[in-house]
Amino acid sequence: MMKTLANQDMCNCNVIHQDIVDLVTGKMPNDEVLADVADLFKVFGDSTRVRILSALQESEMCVCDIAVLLNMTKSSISHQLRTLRQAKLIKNRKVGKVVYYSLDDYHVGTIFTQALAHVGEGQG
Amino acid sequence: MMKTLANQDMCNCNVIHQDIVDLVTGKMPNDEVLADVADLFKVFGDSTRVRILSALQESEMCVCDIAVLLNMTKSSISHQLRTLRQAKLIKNRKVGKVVYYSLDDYHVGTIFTQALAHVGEGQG
DNA sequence: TCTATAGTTGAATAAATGCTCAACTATTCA
DNA sequence: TGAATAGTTGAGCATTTATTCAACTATAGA
Repeated sequence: MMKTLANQDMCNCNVIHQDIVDLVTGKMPNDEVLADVADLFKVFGDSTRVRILSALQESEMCVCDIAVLLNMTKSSISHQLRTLRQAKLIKNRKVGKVVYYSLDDYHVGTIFTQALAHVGEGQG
Repeated sequence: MMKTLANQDMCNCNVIHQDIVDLVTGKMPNDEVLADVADLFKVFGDSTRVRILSALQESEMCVCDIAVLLNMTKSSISHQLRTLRQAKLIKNRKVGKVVYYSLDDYHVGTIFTQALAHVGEGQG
């Protein structure tokens, strides 16, 4: 309708397959959901955070352990842990001065496994 | 050993649980693989690319269709399609002037499903 | 051959982001 | 009470990156 016409102006081209555009428009999740999905992947899209998640898949760890393991400063690790916590991918518990972090989502493992499979395919 | 001591200097703290650090070090995939994983997620970590992938899950589409669907310019869509193609997530075929894009990896669906599940959890 | 359209590409700009540094809190131990 | 250590936090800097713009290629049709 009007919206589609506006889109055609925007993309500077004629609609090649209006039927397909309409079909897909009806089936796609709404933009807000897809933006949330992108934000989630953004959290996974950093090698430091990926290494942290990979480590926590093996064992609960404190900030200092992670910093030693990844050979990085406590500060940078703490910043990234905050990002992961806000994304609800990890949780923490405090014992004295020590804060222990662990995974907080059962989807993480699955997503990780699929990603490794995709990456691994390029080597076969 | 030496490396661990260096790490301790780096992180400016004592190793709290050396046994756990050693255990996790032995079990984690190497950094190169994890960097590849992060790079893959980086591709997923943009709302425009997520919307393109979501659309292609429903149907093969040409550049113009996608541009109309997402209300964006052909140029920006083409740039993002290039990124997705380089990540081997989509493929294309050319018919006359028209280039059709479609998914090129069966992991995409699974990764997507898990991500939607994670995002959806926050609403329940 | 000439025109129109689908799509690609490179440079430039603006926004997002990861690490560093310094200062801070909280808890333990003497 | 005071020192030491685990961890957090905000500002600043440097890098990355998504979109725009203009120019370009390739194909179809007259």
